[in-house]
Amino acid sequence: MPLNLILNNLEKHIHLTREEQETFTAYLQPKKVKRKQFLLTYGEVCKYSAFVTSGCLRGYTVDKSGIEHVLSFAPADWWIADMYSLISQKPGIQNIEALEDTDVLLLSKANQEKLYTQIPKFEHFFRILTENSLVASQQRLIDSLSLTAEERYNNFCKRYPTLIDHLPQKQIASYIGVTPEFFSRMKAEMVRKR
Amino acid sequence: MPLNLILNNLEKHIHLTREEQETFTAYLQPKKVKRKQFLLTYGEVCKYSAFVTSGCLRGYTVDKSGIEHVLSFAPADWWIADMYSLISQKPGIQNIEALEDTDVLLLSKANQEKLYTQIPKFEHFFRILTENSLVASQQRLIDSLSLTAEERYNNFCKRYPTLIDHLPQKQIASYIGVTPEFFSRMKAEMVRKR
DNA sequence: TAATTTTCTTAACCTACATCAAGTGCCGCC
DNA sequence: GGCGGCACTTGATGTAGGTTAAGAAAATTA
Repeated sequence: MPLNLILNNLEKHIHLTREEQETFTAYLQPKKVKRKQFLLTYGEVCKYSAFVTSGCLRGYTVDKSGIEHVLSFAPADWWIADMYSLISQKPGIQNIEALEDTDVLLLSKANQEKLYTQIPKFEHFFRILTENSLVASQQRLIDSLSLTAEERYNNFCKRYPTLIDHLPQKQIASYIGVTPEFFSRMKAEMVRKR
Repeated sequence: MPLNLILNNLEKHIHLTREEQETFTAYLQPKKVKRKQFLLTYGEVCKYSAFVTSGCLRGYTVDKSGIEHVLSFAPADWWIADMYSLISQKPGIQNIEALEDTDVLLLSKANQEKLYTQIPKFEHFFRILTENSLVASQQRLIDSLSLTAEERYNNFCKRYPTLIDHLPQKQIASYIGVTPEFFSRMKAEMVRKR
């Protein structure tokens, strides 16, 4: 299992000794999720934070009329979880599905909490990770309140340039908050305009 | 300055010794913000987290067509800041304004970071605070993607029952993401229906 | 209390995006 | 290598909520 990726990811915010690295990696649990399979489904209690080492996941909710809303994409080097469920340990509201064959490293909530007490640097790391997620989430809320679909799409292209090509466009439509039909029309319109 | 409120707020997640309480309170800076005055304005770098001891603040952004979008209300016992700016120390995107005469306790970013190293419990506290904000922000995003204005309004009533009465309704309209005109119509319609 | 500003309401009309429906192209699978 | 399904497109029509405008009511200020 490619531990370098996750250790480098930590290194962005905290520095660990050799020994601490070993404590940490011993807590991880590798797992493979095949395309179209689920790491977590609606109603299940989320027991793990997942770090993607290869492939790509998507987290989404399904509303009462059956429409899917993508909350996040997690390509390699990203963390993902149903935070609501992970924190409260109540049944979750997200499905986390593999868009392609994906490898993840799982860190259980219990182990994560052990890390907080054994190696306080982890509390620091996850505080920063959570802060960054909060800022991203707030920005997305602002965008959804104040931008048109087209502007949101342009933002998406800037922020996730690598995802654009190899993601089915209905997933992008769902992320920016429009139907696949409207998204298709919008793209055609954008080409026409230039 | 009413320190009890903020100490009780901390006590929800961490327990401090008498001495730690004193270290903490020494870092706080009380401030009064009169109705319609600003604690922070667009373009300014956010240097403080603010804890409201009485009154009420609102944080909002203004989009390019001049429309205000309320991101959060902060009545007594709430924390507020422009997280994007506080973290990055870049010019912020929020205005934070007093809806009525308000008392806050300011904790500077520098002092907050001192607390993280001097008393690690604070890192724990703010991690949890941030996690809860993240969940709330995600839920609001989901709501804005999948609920009608009427449903969002009902949610708002449930979540902030105390705010409803003494908040001008255009602020509520802005929070749930509709114009004051539509909000007014919607309310009339809701009365008609029952 | 009067004057002024701000908030709220109501009405006519408008637009971004959704829905429904039908057709085309393509990719994975037996 | 053919076929069943899924992704994408295009068109007609529907709708939630926006815009503009103008007056009524409420709250601040003088």
